[in-house]
Amino acid sequence: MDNESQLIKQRREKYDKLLAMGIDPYPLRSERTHCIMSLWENEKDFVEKEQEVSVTGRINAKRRQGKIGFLNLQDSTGRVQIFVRNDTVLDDNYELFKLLDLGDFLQVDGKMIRTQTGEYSVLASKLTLLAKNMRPIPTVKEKEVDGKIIRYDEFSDIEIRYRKRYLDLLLNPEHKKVFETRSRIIQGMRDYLNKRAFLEVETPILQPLYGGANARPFITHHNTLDMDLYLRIATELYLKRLVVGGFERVYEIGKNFRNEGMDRTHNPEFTALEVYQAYTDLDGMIDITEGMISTIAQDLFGTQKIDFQGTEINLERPWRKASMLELVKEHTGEDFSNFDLDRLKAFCKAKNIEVDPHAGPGKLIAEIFDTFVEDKLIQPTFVIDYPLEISPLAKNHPDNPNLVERFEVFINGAEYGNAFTELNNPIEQRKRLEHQAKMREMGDDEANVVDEDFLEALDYGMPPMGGLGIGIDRLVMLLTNNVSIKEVILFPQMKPE
RNA sequence: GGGCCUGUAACUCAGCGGUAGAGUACCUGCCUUUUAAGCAGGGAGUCGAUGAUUCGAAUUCAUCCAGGCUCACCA
Repeated sequence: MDNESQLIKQRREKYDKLLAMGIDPYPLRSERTHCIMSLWENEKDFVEKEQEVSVTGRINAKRRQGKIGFLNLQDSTGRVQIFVRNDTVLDDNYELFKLLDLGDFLQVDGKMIRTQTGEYSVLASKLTLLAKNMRPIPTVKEKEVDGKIIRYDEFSDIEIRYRKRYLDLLLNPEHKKVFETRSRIIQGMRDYLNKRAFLEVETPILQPLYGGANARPFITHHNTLDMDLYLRIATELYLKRLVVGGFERVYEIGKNFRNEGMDRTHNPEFTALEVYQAYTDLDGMIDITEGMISTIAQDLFGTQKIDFQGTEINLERPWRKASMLELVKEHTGEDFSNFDLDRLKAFCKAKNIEVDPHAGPGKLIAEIFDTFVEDKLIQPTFVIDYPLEISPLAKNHPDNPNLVERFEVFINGAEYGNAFTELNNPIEQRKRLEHQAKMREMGDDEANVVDEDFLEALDYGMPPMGGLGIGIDRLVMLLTNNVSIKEVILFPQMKPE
């Protein structure tokens, strides 16, 4: 018998013993009068008034000492010590106490007292087992020194932390906090948009065609319809249909799926916010991006200057705006504003930038930007005036036929958002998508496909508008100071065991 | 996909050619104010997997599996 099954067998024997004692290890109900945090709001008062309290939680430490014993009881709000004496608990409760394991859920009725060493504790008069632990939880012991928690035998194996996230959350409370922050960030987005009359909507994840981004999709199959469907790579084209339909301000927060590589900034499914607002343009999207993110930071931290891996990031508005060509010039000394393909090719070759032989000047400029500029943009920067060639859904720049009204926003060298003044001319849109299809035929398997249904919707008329996408996982990484996307996704994709 | 590193008890780790170890957790005993409780005793492992070398492999070598970092690819 291996060690694990031995430990489990021991729990099983305790379970049988409990049954023999007439104790239900998994009773129907529990009762509590106080969450543990509320005991600490005025612990002296509880002691003076000898108030009866009833608390519930999980046992995470047990110290027996002859005919007395101590437990640490933890609920989601805090931790309190339970003091058990064989002469103050009811009947067979001390026998129950002896059978309790770390990980058991327990209800404790009693009064708050102060022990000889000065610790406020609940002196138990009655113990009620709420749920028996049948598989030992890994051991982690903690000691507080000068307000700092020193942890012994920390549960730190990264793989097991991701695969058995419940143990990670249980044993590493600071990781639990990351997901609480994540929830508050998403709530902050909803609050910000709802206050501005945006409507939250849901569009299909299963789509007969995919679009709205350059990416390879996941394919699945519907049996009854006997057809392949794609998991969406973006919500863009459906949200635009809704603006055609008269919803002037819509947003969606949801998962996108991209069948591409995985690394510390890419998970195959990731959460994005997309926002569409009629009768505004790129400037409106800049306003939302800056306003929303700086507001969220302020609400979370009380400041807009945050630390990310030792670098101070200042999220105070306004953020820098600079055109892609300007930035390329700033970081390479080269001016490519004439879109001279031969010069671009020569430059890429000289700098060892690998390029697709079909790439036009716009794509090359973007490649050069990625290589020389992107990771230098530490403080929030809106990079504007993108090449039309790589922006099939954005409206033409008024002054330059090679450019469109688009920005991507960069912080700490990574992209956090992407926005356009949205292309609403159906003739132009068809031309762009057909060009994409041509690129596809030439081997670009990330190029867009022609979505006739979307083009038909545009024919009916779509108002001028701005649209914005923000990668939520990466924003959470930024605001929780994490460098791996797996730390901010509860159940990140893992290879099978 | 390339490079580097890691995989030993439930957890954290040591051992790096000669009988598988420690602390915690678990079990037994003692202990009526402990808090990483303590003391004494005990049980617990296919040393990631498969091959090879060797009298002998957790240890050396090869391959594979899983993970991390990093580069490439990718938004």
